[in-house]
Amino acid sequence: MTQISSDVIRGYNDTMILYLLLDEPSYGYEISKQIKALSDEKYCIKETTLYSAFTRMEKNGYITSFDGSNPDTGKRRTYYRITDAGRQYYQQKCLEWQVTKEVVEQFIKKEGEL
Amino acid sequence: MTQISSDVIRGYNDTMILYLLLDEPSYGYEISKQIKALSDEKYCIKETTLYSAFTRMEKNGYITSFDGSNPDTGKRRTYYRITDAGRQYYQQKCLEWQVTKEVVEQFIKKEGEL
DNA sequence: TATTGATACTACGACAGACGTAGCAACGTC
DNA sequence: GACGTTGCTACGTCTGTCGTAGTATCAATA
Repeated sequence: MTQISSDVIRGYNDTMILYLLLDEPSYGYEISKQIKALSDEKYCIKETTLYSAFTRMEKNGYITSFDGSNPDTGKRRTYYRITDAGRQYYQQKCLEWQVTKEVVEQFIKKEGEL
Repeated sequence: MTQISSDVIRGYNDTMILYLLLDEPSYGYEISKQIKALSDEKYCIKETTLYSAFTRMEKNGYITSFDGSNPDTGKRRTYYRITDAGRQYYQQKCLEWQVTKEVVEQFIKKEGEL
């Protein structure tokens, strides 16, 4: 199974995380699971990468955090919610992706051409 | 005009350069022109990025350099030629790109969906 | 009951690629 | 003779990724 090295995706980790926050707030562990599942196990974001993305995006105003810990059990959990600025950023990255894809493909040979 | 930020392309700069070396040796200035042209002006690789890529790829054995200076005028020019290892690496990156593209697109909404 | 595995996160430091700035040198042209 | 193009090097900074490690709760299992 081809595993994707993250340097390839660099620049789209934030986008992927925001995508998973579009409909409802979520938290680190779940997002990492969802990325793995949605990518068909081809991409597993590293914990440190994920949490540092949260920090960065919160600082940039793309997400806000709130406490979702269980007061009974004492289990910690930090949820993140996408902001309007985050939605805008996400949309912009989606448009950018279309351009990027076209550009990169100018330099890529398909299997038949190799 | 949407200009691509290079963090997006990070991980594919080497691939783009190798693509332009597939058929014949070339040198820095020409490659930078070709990238700009082939990308329809949407991506301009920075000089420092380009030349450090050359150094790195030569160290990795993906390209070799030879002197193409003009002995009459004294004008310097360093050509680079792709190696077999470089071709192999390029092919591998092409396959990887197909996977990467599919993965990223799981997290991207098209214009109609936004 | 002790250990392991899953859940949920933080801290710290290293590394690599991109890039800003600067400089050098030859040439053409205006 | 100043400017733009060609062609390249040196140096240092920044950012995102990631390795390593540590903390804490809970469920299952041996």
